[in-house]
Amino acid sequence: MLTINQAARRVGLPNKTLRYYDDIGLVSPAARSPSGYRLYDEASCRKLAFVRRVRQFDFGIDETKTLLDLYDDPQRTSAEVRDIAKDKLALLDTKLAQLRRLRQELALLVDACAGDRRHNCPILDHFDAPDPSDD
Amino acid sequence: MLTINQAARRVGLPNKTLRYYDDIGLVSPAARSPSGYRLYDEASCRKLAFVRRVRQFDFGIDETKTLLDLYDDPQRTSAEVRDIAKDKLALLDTKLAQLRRLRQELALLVDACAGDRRHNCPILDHFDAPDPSDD
DNA sequence: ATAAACCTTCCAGTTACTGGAAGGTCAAGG
DNA sequence: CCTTGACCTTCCAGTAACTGGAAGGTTTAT
Repeated sequence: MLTINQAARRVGLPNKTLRYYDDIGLVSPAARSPSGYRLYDEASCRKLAFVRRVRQFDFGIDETKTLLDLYDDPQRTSAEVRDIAKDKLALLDTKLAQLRRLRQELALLVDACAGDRRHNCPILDHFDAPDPSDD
Repeated sequence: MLTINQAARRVGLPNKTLRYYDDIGLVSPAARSPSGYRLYDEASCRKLAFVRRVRQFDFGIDETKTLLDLYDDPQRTSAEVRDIAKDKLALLDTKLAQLRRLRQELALLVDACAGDRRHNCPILDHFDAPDPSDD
């Protein structure tokens, strides 16, 4: 059985995060010591690692909870999991497209800007101009 | 002089956001009516629109404030603005690269998953496996 | 015995708003 | 003049997912 800091080091998360996950009922320690210390076993550590990896994929806590429940449930079908993953994929694509547009525009502005001691600045001019995408 | 809702409609931001910007001292109305209504003039509306456009570029409020100060300052040089924009661009590139990797991995998982009534699921298996990117 | 290094809980703060309650103001209609 | 409805005000709480810190108990080592 590992104490909170040992478990935290093991799974690569801050101990504060482990307490938080316990608080919200996402992953709780396997037991408590007589003095109230959180004690994590193999299974709870594996769940923590699972959560960490899911979170790295930008799933929210709610989605992570769903995934964790499915992970715990030997009766779940692969379709249930795949649907969640597909939704997330679509969302990621939207976000990526937005960011790409943003990057593109900003890069153009940086290129257009002399970046010297002059007071004229195309970047600020751009932000000041009326937004063509407005209705 | 426009009341808060008129100004909000004009610049395309919720009125709550205008109050918030006033509260944090980002953009304040030009005046208050005798009864305390916020009144926005041309200049304050232009600032709001400027802020909106900067925010669309994913600049934080603090960065927006800096940009707004530069926008207000006729003595600022284009180099000051460009440096901020370049930093942001680098940050955007990092974020984009991360998201791209994420999307790629998730897409592979979705492809690998049958998505049928079977209990075996490569997505969950992947999240359960030890993280190769760990130290 | 005591100091260092743990652990606990609880409260506040972060970002950039958003929602809602309680109440004041203003223009139009009866 | 009164009311109705659409505004406006302030203030408080909540969001997501933690993070930081204070006050205090526990364990381990010297």
